[in-house]
Amino acid sequence: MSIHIGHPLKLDASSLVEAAECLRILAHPMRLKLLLLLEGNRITVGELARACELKSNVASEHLRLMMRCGFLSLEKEGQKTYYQISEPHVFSILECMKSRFV
Amino acid sequence: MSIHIGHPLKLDASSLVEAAECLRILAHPMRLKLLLLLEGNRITVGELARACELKSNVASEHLRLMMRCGFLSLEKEGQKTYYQISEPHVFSILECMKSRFV
DNA sequence: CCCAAATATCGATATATCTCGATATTATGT
DNA sequence: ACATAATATCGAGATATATCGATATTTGGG
Repeated sequence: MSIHIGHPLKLDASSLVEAAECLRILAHPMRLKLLLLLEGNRITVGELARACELKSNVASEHLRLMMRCGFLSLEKEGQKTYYQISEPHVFSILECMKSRFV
Repeated sequence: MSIHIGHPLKLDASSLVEAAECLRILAHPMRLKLLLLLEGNRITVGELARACELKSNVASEHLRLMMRCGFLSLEKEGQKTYYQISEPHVFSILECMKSRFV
């Protein structure tokens, strides 16, 4: 759920490129699913892989991509790696998507 | 500017695919720029192409993609085609991007 | 130390997307 | 009808992304 305020702000060329890269990372059904699972939770690679019926290496790669653009952060505990959403704007975008597609 | 409300809603598999397709359309620097120009305005292909330093066929293709997923609508007037944003959620996403990247 | 579990990385193939010139379509003016 | 302007579409080559198996890496237990 979002509110349009209507700033006349412009993004410069390099910000546009960066914004597009972030959107491209989001633009994958499985990554969206992972983010929805992570919404408010802190989950291991294995649990995410099981929930999404993915091999763990595939899940791991998706998570790594989302780490690289700052959407996620991780905490290692023993052999396990817990991922969580670290970028508040991700929540906003997920809300946009949910209000548009449900 | 967006507000996270925290619905526990889930998107089903086909909605995830559709959402990802929409995000993929947005995930291009030039298309983002076009949308920012169109925010609140109704602009011809030629004007958009000039503003973005694009050949008009390239601008036209970007606009067609954004038409196909329902972000834009057009109105033909003589030889000219005016485009405008027709999907309110586009505004929300643009606000997310601006608050994240400015 | 050795093995097994959990995660991460690599490499090759397949698939999709971008770009750009060429061509087509549509509308206007003469 | 013809020429021109404004858009739109097509097709091919270049680039980027996805997928998946194989292989590393890291950690804990015995």
